[in-house]
Amino acid sequence: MPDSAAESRDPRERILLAAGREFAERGYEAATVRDICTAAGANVAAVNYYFGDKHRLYIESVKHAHEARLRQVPQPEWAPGTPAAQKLRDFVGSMLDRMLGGDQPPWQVRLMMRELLQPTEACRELVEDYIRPHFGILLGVLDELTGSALPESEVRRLGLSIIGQCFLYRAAGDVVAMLVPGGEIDAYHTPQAIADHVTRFTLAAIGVAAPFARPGLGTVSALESPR
Amino acid sequence: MPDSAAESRDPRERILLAAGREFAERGYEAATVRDICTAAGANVAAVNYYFGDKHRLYIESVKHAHEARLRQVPQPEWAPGTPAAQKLRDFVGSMLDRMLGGDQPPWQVRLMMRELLQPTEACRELVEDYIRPHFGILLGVLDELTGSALPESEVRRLGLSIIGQCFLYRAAGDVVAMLVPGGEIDAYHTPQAIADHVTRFTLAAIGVAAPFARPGLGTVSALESPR
DNA sequence: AATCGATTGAAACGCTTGTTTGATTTCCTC
DNA sequence: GAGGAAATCAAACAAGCGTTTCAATCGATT
Repeated sequence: MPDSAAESRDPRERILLAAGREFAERGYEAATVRDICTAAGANVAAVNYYFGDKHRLYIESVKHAHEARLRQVPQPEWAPGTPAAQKLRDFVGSMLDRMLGGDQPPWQVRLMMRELLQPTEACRELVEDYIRPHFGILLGVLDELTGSALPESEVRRLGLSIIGQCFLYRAAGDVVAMLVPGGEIDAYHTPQAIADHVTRFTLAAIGVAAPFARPGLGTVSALESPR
Repeated sequence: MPDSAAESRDPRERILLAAGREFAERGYEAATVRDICTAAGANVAAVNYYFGDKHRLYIESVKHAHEARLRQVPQPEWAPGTPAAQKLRDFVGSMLDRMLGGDQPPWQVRLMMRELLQPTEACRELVEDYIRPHFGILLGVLDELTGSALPESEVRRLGLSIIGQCFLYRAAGDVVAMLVPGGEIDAYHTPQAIADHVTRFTLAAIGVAAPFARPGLGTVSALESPR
């Protein structure tokens, strides 16, 4: 058990940890206060004693997971002069590592993913404290990469394109695994390999790296870029 | 009520419909047999009479939604000679329309999305009958677009990049709306606008359309495409 | 050692859940 | 129109849920 060593002597902390894992695995409705308390080695009454009710326990456990995650995965920082393309690769790599990394994705990510997919009250806080700053960094890199030639709205769409590519593997990873032949999933769909692909794809779209295929099909003018 | 006109006189059908909506909205655990039956105008016992238990009702309702969706959104077909770039735009557009389209996304899509994000038994069937064929069409278009110059594994990754970009708006739409300034979400993030962006982004990455920004920053060689 | 608030514990509460029952109604067949 | 299977209904069931209760225990302070 990866986290059990860090299991605090403080019962409040223990419950928070067990709750996070349980909520992440089963979802809010299916997770039961009794199971959480059993896993935490606490009495059922402890939840109401420390948190009031199940709902507030949920909110707290999301915040707790989020803070723990922020602590162990600091935002990327670069030495001045680092090429923007390198920054992009680093950013995508660390995002994918955070999402898919390690042996299996930690329960904190699962829990946060649930919030993103079906937001509750805890979501806004999550976005403001965790998502938006990261997104801001990405936008900065993209702005640098495009030589500040694009309007902000366009840069944002580029950013969402990048995040979307990574997000798919995390949110719908099981389906992706079904769509890709068995052997390939290990060889071509590691966090590293995906990061390489997403980076290359994006740099090519921006025009900083070579495109995937050379034109010359005669279809170039068939669809002008909108506007 | 959009579907109420199609509400069959057959109670089995009515329950299936109400169940789909309820499961889509609340999820399996939170949806209750009583609510479903009330919405369907049926007695609680009807569920067990027609389906045995809640779990089998769920399976059936997923299949039912999936079949209904297949019926109303046929796979795209193109006249011979249609430019591949146009096909890509059509494909992306129809996928986004299916995901986000209409006034609000239909409950069938929500239900299927739940299956994708946290697969149950119904998922494999869903992938084989619904997702994989569509994915195959996309791969065909991409293969055509790249002049069959890329290995299949590479084409698949391109396909996943495209789907990921669209998927984000559907699965994490609420978060996207938080990250984008209020006015912009209506102007730049309609299904049409997103389709245009994703298509342009992809075509640029492949090298069939102009990149988003001209190079010349001196960072081109900073990160060669992997391998 | 006594005191008192903070914490824990076993048990029960009230409610909702999925499911079953058995009587009643409906609808078709002969 | 009588007979009988199919379908519907109100009511109840047992089990599980979140929550509460209140007595027992702990731990620091006096």
